[in-house]
Amino acid sequence: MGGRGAKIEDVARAAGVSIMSVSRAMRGVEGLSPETRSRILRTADKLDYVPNRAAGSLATAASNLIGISVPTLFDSVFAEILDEMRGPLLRSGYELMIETSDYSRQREEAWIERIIKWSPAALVVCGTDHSRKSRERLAASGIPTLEIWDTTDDPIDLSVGIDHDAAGYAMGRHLVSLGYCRPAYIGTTKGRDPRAEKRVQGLARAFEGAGSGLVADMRIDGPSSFDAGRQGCARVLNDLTEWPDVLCFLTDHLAFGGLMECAARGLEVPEAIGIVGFNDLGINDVLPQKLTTSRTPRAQIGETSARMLIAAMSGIRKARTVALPVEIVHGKSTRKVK
Amino acid sequence: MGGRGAKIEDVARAAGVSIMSVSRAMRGVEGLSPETRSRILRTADKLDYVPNRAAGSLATAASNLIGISVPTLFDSVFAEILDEMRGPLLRSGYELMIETSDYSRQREEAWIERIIKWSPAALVVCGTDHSRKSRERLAASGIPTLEIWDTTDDPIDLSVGIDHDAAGYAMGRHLVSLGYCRPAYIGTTKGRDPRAEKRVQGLARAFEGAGSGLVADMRIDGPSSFDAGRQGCARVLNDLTEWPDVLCFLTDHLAFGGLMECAARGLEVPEAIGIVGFNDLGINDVLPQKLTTSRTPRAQIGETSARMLIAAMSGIRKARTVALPVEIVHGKSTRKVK
DNA sequence: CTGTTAGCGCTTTCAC
DNA sequence: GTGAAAGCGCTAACAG
Repeated sequence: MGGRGAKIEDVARAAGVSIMSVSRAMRGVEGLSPETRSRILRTADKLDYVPNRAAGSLATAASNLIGISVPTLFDSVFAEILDEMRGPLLRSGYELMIETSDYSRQREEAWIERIIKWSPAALVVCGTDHSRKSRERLAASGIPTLEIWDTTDDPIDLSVGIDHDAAGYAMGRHLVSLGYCRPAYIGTTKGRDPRAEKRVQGLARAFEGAGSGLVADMRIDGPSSFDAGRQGCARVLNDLTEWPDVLCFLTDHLAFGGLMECAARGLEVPEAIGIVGFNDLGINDVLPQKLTTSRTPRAQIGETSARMLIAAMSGIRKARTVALPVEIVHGKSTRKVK
Repeated sequence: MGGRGAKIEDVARAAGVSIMSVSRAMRGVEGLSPETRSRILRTADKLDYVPNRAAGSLATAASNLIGISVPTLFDSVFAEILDEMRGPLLRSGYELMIETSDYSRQREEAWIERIIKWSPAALVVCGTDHSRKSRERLAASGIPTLEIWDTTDDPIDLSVGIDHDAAGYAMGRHLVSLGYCRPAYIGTTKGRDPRAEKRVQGLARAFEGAGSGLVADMRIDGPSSFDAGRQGCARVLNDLTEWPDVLCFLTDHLAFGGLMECAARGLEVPEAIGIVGFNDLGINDVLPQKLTTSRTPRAQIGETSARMLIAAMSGIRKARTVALPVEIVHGKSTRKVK
């Protein structure tokens, strides 16, 4: 009980050395005979000595904390990216502090204010759309900062992600080439997710280039979910004035919800209507009729992020921006029309 | 640039007060005239003063950090619990440090060793199965500790969760009452998830009480996924010696994978075979044929956890253990047989 | 290889 | 209501 615990001084006394030797032994730095080191380590263990990181951090004016802000943990995309980053970062001795901003610039900004007080070794934020103050703070902090998931020519510091506009455009072109010309988009609250908006823009542009355009842009408020897709689909299909020939969803999960709605209405996919998702999530592995979607490189983003961060924290900087490719998955939920 | 930034002394000088007044102003504690306070706050803002948390933490021998260890972020169950806890905890001024243990007792133990160095305000771990050393460390630390998701009569400190054995048993009894007698279980690596094992035990016990038992216990290594369910289902169905009448899956997502496998084989559900999931996840909202499953109170666990933690950190302790109810969802993936 | 001397930037007393 | 002194527990820098 108590937590008061032994401090470095107690270990030093018990081991009959100076506190500096204990400090060196605990950190595993060199400049200590093997015997002294192991003796110190043994007494430290016996005393249940736990070094105080706050004291260490204060003395070095640095910490091993890496702050990471993602919009949500519900979207498995971020869980996958985080999972991929974690291993290398932990192995390099860093600790992760994960925050969810719920797609709020304001919450992200507040988090930056808070986390900076811990003198983190690096910061990771999602996307390239931040409040002005956030950008300023990050740029002025001198802390290596990585923007993930989206990509930009003008990162705050470092960036790794995909070009969402291009991904949307590529899918649009693909659909145009299949003969589709009356696409509808189904997603969440307008403006909530800047990356999603870029994809919609790219998608719309591709169709406009072919003389058509979005016949519907349906937003269902609330978090991204299977049910949002079903509801959005229902609303679009209830509107008989502009019957679409293909439904493009925010993610595969919404797309699956839409697929279920179509099935419930006896609408055959892809014969009567096409369905398109995004991300190529795990559910697509088990569907008898694979969704047409865009495969995003989550693992690669995570892995590259970790590598760049570790390098940056050791003062090495190579590429500032890395844009990874998105691949179109030709599923069975769309077909050649006309 | 630089991060060196202003320190409390600079603000004090600029505002023409002592550093103590600045300290008081920044923390919002009383004992300061309104004018002085606002003047200090203004100059702090002008100087972009960011209090150093490590220094504060060192001086007070405490921090506002709450360490949380969950097995994985892929399972939306944990994402939901975390999401529910986050709000109240942040509002009370705490910061969350989330760790994933990947279901490893050893990783959990290593994390406890690391996190304790930050003098966290509280610690949250998943389940009640920990290494001996972990339990000792947590009990001896004097830090409020909460075990979530599982439940026990003998918590390290506090606990909030569900009785997994009872949940498994209840589902087993329900299936027995429907007339099922040849259940198969499909999950991940044996022993990986202690909670899942408890559920399987409860399930098996219920059938044994009715004179039957599990005809198969199929484990697919690797993370919980849609595809693991599909594969597990395929393997069970390929084994013609012990044809089950109902398939019980680790989670709804595996169950959905199984459902797809059955569909691919022309096996009608629930006519030819029953399917049972766990958790009542979002996908169940959109399936035309809702899965029979157990609804787990994730939101309630998160909410209760936050409440108990906040109370415990202010020295208030009421119930040590809270066990929440699990509700059986009577879906269309099972039926009355015989 | 080991120890000594100064802090790191803040908060806790305890005066005034 | 405000301030001065004395650390919190550790590490950088230097000496030996």
